[in-house]
Amino acid sequence: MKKEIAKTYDPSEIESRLYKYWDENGFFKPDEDKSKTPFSIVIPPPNVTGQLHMGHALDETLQDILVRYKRMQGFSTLWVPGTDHAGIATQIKVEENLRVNEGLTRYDLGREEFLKRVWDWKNQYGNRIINQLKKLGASCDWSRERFTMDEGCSKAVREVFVNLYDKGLIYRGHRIINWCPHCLTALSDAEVDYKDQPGNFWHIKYPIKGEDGYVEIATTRPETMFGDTAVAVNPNDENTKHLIGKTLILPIVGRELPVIADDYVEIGFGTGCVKITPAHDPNDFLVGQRHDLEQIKVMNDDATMNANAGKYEGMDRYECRKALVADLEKEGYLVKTVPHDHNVGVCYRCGTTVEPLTSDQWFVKMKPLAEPAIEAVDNGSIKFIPDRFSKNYYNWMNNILDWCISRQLWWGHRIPAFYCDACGEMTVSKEDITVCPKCGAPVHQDEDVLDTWFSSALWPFSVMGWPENTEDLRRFYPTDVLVTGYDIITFWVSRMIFSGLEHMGEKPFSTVFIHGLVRDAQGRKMSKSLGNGIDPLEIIEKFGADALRYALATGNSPGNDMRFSDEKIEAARNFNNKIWNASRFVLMNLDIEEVKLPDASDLEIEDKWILSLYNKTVKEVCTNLDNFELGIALAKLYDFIWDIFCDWYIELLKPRFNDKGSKSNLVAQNVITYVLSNTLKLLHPFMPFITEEIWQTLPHEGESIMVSNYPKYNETFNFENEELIMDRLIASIRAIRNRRSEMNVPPSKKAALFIESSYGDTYNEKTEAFFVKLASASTISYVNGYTDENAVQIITDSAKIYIPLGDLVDFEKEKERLNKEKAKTLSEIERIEKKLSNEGFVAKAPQAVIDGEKNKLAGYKEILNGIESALAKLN
RNA sequence: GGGAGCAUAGCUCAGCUGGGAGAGCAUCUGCCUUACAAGCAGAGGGUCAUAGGUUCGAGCCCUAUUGUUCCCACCA
Repeated sequence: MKKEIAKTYDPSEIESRLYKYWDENGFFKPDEDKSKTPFSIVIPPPNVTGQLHMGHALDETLQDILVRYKRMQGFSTLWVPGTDHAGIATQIKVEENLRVNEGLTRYDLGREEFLKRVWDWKNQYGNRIINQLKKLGASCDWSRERFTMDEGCSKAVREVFVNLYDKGLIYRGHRIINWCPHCLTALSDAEVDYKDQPGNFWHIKYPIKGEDGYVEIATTRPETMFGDTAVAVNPNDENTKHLIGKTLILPIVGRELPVIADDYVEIGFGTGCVKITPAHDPNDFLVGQRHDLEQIKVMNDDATMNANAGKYEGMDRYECRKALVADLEKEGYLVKTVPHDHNVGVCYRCGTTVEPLTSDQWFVKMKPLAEPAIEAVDNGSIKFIPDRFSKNYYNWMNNILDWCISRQLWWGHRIPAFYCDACGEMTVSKEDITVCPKCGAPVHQDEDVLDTWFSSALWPFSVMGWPENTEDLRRFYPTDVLVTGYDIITFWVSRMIFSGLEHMGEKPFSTVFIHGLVRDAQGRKMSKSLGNGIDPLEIIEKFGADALRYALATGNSPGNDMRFSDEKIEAARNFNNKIWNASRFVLMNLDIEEVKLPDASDLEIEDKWILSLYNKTVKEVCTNLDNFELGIALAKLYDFIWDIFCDWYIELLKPRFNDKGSKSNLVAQNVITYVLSNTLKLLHPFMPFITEEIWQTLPHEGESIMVSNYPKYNETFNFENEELIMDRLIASIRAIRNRRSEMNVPPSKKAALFIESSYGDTYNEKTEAFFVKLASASTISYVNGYTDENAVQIITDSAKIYIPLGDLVDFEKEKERLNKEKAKTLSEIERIEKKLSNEGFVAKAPQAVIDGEKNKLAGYKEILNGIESALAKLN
């Protein structure tokens, strides 16, 4: 019974139907068979309120390719999906929403009510991105979906916090931090963007106590002078070292400042004297620590001046700057104002200039955690692909500073520290407590929440149920591969590594597979402000998920950015169409119910040839996939399917398909179906939907291609001799087509072929059909010498072929062409002979290379002979 | 300032451990050949950024230079 598939490929109907089928049959879940080797991946959790963008699409596509490949190879495969609560990003979104729709701030609602709103928002939009992942075909185990703020993950966070605290690796410290006066939150270094802004150096006189002179100080931020507690000079600076130990008077304020010596001051930059404001500058803070200086805060959290600024109290920092500079000038302290562009830190969310402030914050002591994390990469236990990213990793880990983990946000894991006002005791606890364990008085919990990365750092084991000792944890931890972009190696990858090593005693993953960014057609980053983002969902709707996946995976090499363009997606769509139509053709010619690969003795030459090439493809694709060369693997499949299978094998089989009922026809049916359905398997990890749809229509065993066995290299499919013969035939067919095309002979004009060749295994009755079908031959004769002057002469390395096209031939042109070919051949011969007569080459090159050159030489000599005798005939 | 990447056909990019330069798109020519015109058959097009070096042999390895992109740190 003949099966048919629709004439046009309709991805949307097929994709939703198949995804449902896979899901309902539990194919996404790991095989329960305990004898199978586990393979696991955890998803880099996208922001819970986010929308799928091209970066996700690429990330998930690469993961799905690996997961589907391993699953088909017989691993018990688990891909854990989930989402991240994304502290700042989500909170800002909800606040924005609140402001626009209700004109309220989070303070108007209060903490509890506000958090309720965030959870509402999360519940409303959290599934959006998950559903979008499904549209891509992601084969995650949805029954294991996690969220960084769900109960289990929260438990893991608390466990880790308390453990680290007990080990002395978490501490509370008075530190300088980046503060956003708009968001009213501390920002991690990574959350600060730097922007060039025009500004000034204000040169200010600081009078020397007891002397007439003054010291000139240049500053870009005069308003911080109320917090000055010293002036520093470099002890090796001849121009300024005499000042060390003297006392200066702070203008306007009148406070006394010591002149101290510190290497931090760069000789030759500015005036050589630096005012030190420990409470408002990170470097000054460090200088202050070295010299035990007082910290004087001069601003409030919203960047207005506080009481330490005297009469400027209450002014905004910039207002104050203006007024202060005016006053300094009036009183003669201002020497000059020099324009100076400088880089200022701005909040990555709202763009407000950040204010370095001292504040009570929680920190993770990084040095002891970094050491084993460096070691794990050093000794190869964790591998980066491509390897160069380990350099980035080392660079960061070796220069690591303590990690500020507290955030002045409401949305996130609240810090499990409880304070007792009565006795002053602080308790860090895994469980919520209401009374002080020491004095029994009521306690209140720390207001701050943890940095989002604190919970993401635990992701590889928190999703598997840690701190419980679960079966998943025992079976699937450590995971095998982590797939992510290079942009979060430091924030996330490195933190997962030290967290896994510290809390699990084992690395979180063996391989970190890094990909680049997806850029637009002009190579720009896709961004909202540019409006150049391409929506993967629109692409899926228009071209199908398989086309999107193909476009993202092909030509993509690890760690490198890629451009996404209309041309690329169109090429992908065309490839889909090609596969679809080739399969349609096969189905049209199929009347077998099941596939049985015929005995080798029944196979015809082209059958052996296609099996041989298919087999090579299997080997290469597997090797590429094992080495994470996904783009290369896909390109090889593309070439095999389009150039070999469609353009040659299908065409070669057409005569046999017309010969209904013959044995040859039956063999052809079996071979082509075997090759097609196995090629679909090879392709399935990349393009899951179209391959499943076709595979289901072809004779097959099993419920789904996604749980079928991935093809394996098979020695018995190596037919080297048939490959050689087919190479010769293809070369000859191409040479004929080429010549006919040059002479503008249309395919409809059939012509007799006279073949002179010593390769009886190549040119014989069997292969005549190829020339008839593919080289517009009418009849084929085998000759030993040919004298018709009206023939075009075609020389290949296996035959001389004569085509009597007398009325169409310009013999002068023919001669010219043959002479050109002769010259080319001669130069090739010369080149190879020179190489072979090079003693160094013969002595040192591998034998295989030398043999290869010799074979080529023989081929060229054969061609040369042919050309010469052809020329002789023309003369 | 520290670190890394990239520079190959008109465009976008592959090129795995060094062994006669590839793909897609674009261009040109000829084909509605009964799977596919989203297709078929053919063609043109490259001193592999520059200069040295290692090697029998370099797109690939080493050094320098130029251009370009990114990451980290920071500019009192």
